[in-house]
Amino acid sequence: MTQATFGIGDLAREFGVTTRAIRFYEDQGMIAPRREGQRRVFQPRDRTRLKLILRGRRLGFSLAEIGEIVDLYEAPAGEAAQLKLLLDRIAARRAELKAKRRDLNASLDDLDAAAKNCRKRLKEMENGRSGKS
DNA sequence: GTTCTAACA
DNA sequence: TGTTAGCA
Repeated sequence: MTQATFGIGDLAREFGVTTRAIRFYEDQGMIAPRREGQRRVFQPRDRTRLKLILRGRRLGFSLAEIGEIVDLYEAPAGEAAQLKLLLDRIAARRAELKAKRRDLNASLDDLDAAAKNCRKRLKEMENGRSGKS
């Protein structure tokens, strides 16, 4: 069975990060594990947040940005006004990510073009020519 | 052995 | 963030 709680070492091993990094994220207010005396006790939800944090890191977001984004996933406060505000923020974030995706696709295309150019020159060299005139 | 805080590279 | 020190 999937355990109900985790120690900092468990999560560090599972996600391949140092315990130091996890404590750092806590200092930054991105996760708030329960305490048992001084020991940190992580609930499944903390584990999920950590997973989101690491994904954000892979996407190149600053820790501050990741903190804002992760908060968007958390349960809303309940007030209609707050829910609407949250929707606005989510929409804004989605727009940013889509823009980022477009840039990624453009970069991918550029790299593809560069690779094709390399192959072309390579073929020319193999044919005994010097490439460009 | 493991986790904790704090401070320094 | 990594590392290290001194505790519990």
